[in-house]
Amino acid sequence: MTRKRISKQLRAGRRTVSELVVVRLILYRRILRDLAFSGTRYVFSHQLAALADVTPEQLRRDLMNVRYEGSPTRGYEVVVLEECIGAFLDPPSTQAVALVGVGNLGRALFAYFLGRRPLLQIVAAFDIDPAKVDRMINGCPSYHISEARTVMRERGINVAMIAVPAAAAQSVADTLVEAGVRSLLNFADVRLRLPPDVYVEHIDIGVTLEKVAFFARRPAGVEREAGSP
Amino acid sequence: MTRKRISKQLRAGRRTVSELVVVRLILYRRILRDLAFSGTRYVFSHQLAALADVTPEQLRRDLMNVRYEGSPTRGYEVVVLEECIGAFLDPPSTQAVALVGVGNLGRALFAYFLGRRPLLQIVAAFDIDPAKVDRMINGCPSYHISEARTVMRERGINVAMIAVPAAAAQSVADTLVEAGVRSLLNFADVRLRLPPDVYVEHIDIGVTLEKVAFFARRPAGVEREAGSP
DNA sequence: TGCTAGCTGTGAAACGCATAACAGCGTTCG
DNA sequence: CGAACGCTGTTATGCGTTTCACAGCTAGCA
Ligand SMILES: NC(=O)c1ccc[n+]([C@@H]2O[C@H](COP(=O)([O-])OP(=O)(O)OC[C@H]3O[C@@H](n4cnc5c(N)ncnc54)[C@H](O)[C@@H]3O)[C@@H](O)[C@H]2O)c1
Ligand SMILES: NC(=O)c1ccc[n+]([C@@H]2O[C@H](COP(=O)([O-])OP(=O)(O)OC[C@H]3O[C@@H](n4cnc5c(N)ncnc54)[C@H](O)[C@@H]3O)[C@@H](O)[C@H]2O)c1
Repeated sequence: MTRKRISKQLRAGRRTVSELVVVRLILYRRILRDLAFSGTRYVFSHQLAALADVTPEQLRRDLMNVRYEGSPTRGYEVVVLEECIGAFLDPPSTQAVALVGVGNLGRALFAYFLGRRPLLQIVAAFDIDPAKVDRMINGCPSYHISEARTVMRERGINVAMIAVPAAAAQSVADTLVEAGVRSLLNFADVRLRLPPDVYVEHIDIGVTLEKVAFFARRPAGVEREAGSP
Repeated sequence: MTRKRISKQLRAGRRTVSELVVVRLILYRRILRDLAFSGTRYVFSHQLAALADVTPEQLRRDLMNVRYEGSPTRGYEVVVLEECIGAFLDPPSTQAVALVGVGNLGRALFAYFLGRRPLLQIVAAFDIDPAKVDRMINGCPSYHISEARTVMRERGINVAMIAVPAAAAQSVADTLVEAGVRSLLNFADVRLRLPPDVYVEHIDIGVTLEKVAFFARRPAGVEREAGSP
């Protein structure tokens, strides 16, 4: 097979991409950014794979989804590969995100996303506590949850993070779906029941810590590292 | 095959359990607790499965790892099943956890774990900032990171959460391993490189949000919900 | 200029996990 | 009192992902 071919997979565009592949691509891109920042020009699959903690084959296979090919002698050009992955992951411009629940976790999330990830910005916060609404939090307006529908539609927000107590999470999620949200990141320790066209991701820290604690007392054997994202 | 058999899998004890199974068992147990709290006595596999957002077959298969069998007519006795899962997941008594990095996220984690999960307690915090050490935080002593080795060994802590800036995470992890930690839960957005007998779990919130944002603009098709824990 | 070395891209096999399918059994209802 | 139903435990099947293996290519070097 000649080298100037374009595999069916590639031709198919991003047709069907596994969630796992998406997560790893995001991870690769972040590592590539770091590499570019530190002045690295080229990187081989085995180097990048080591940094991402995957096998080189896995990395190369993942990269088949991206419109870029490395050189057998130099490897991948860091900035070009980063851009190609970016083109694939495709934040069309900047994507607006809402945060519901400005408590301990919510404020920490604000601090975390402040500055980094310019393409993903928290542009609205919601809470039910009168003391926390109608003011600015880290340069972002905070509204009462009852305004969610209006604000979300006006600002075209279709991604939201939920950081409210478990008891309130389902109702908040319903409200957000009503407001037109496409996908959710839920930190509350309840499994949300939502229409199938809404994408939901749970980050369940309690469960994860229990898992970690469980494997702390294993008879020494399982040494897999699992990416939770 | 008679009903009073004990499958090889069961006989083998917890020999080989997939991480995925462990996570789901933890999830089932939490749901069972809620059910017990709300006064439910019996539950069928399809009900519990719906609450956990898995298929009934999956649930029953997972329960094969636990020494308990439900009745075809009543289903599973909630409290008994909860106990059996607990016996399997096996927090021998109470398990001590350390938290490194008392910043925004660290404090939120303190608030979160306070009270709940009595078998999993944060008994020591570490930081490098003099202003944050040598005092009590939520009833838990805070030490300078240089004391980690001593304190961890003295208190027999072998599980730790890392909530320090990415730049410091690897060095902190190395210190903790040196102090005898068995498994880690890392919140910093760097992939840690550690000896293979140390179990590491990454909660990478930035990557996860990017993933969620990515699937917010899908052509409507993928409606899978993936448990990140 | 021909050869070796080492990397990439990718078809094909292997593996693990989830889903489907089935046997046993207690209850219920004809 | 028997038979049909519905649920459990378990075995078998299928699918998606990872791993293996190799062909093609490019530079470097004799
Ligand atoms: N703090 C953590 O580190 C942590 C870790 C894992 C999971 N969580 C989960 O995240 C959630 C929030 O945790 P937290 O520590 O920030 O709690 P918190 O009590 O500090 O904050 C919750 C916030 O949600 C607001 N709220 C309550 N009901 C609401 C509603 N119906 N609509 C809008 N806002 C509402 C409250 O006013 C409050 O500001 C909880 O479900 C918790 O289980 C927290
Ligand atoms: N805040 C969030 O919601 C959030 C979300 C996802 C990930 N994270 C990650 O969690 C980590 C912490 O986030 P944060 O917002 O709490 O940051 P932060 O700056 O508020 O807190 C970091 C803490 O770590 C301490 N620290 C620094 N170097 C240390 C060392 N060598 N040993 C011990 N302690 C040290 C600092 O003194 C500070 O108290 C970061 O890596 C961040 O990327 C945070």
